[in-house]
Amino acid sequence: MEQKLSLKRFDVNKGAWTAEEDRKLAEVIKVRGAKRWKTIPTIAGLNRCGKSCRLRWMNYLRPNIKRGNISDQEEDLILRLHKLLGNRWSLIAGRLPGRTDNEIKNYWNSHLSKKVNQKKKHSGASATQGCKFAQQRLVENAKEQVREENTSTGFEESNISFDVDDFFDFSNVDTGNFEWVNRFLEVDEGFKF
DNA sequence: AACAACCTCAACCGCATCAGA
DNA sequence: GTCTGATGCGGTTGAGGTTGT
Repeated sequence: MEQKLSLKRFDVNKGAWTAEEDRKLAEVIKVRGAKRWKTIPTIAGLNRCGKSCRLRWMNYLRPNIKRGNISDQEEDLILRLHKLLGNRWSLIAGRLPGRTDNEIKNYWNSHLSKKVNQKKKHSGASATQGCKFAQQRLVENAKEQVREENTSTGFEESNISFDVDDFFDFSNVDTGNFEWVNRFLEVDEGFKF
């Protein structure tokens, strides 16, 4: 009996969220903010785990979420960013205001991956492969730059840790200026769309 | 109308990373 | 320095919807 009760206590809800659950979650987050996810379900009286609450908030309830069709411009940007960054969905989503990583990942898997594969078949040469070279070259150039700076400041070369996100400046994307994407892709003319 | 095949997307899972004690 | 809990990320799953036969 006791065992049954304790099992029941930890048996959390899974599956689709109800409108009532959404309302409770949004209410608590409004008051306490989107942090300490582990405590949120308890406070909200939800039979969910914190992780599930966080995901629901991030992908669905958060304000300024843009739902519905992905525009041609957005699609183009996703393609270009994916070419540049690979499956780094959160990074790509960060450059598309109002879109979530999950949404972009789903969109890629259901729409764009097919498109890209078809393109590959037609063009023969692997664009992804090409992009890897282009990206690698960019990274190498950047590393070289860091190395030069480090030798002048006396740092050890062996400890270079390079982060693409830190190095590339995405800040102008929010203003709708996608020119920078072309600039990077132009490193190798062959891999432009 | 009935069924199968396919597609979409919300949600889960496991692992990695970060931050604070 | 290391331990632990919280958070973030990408891959995967499965329910529900749509389309084709």
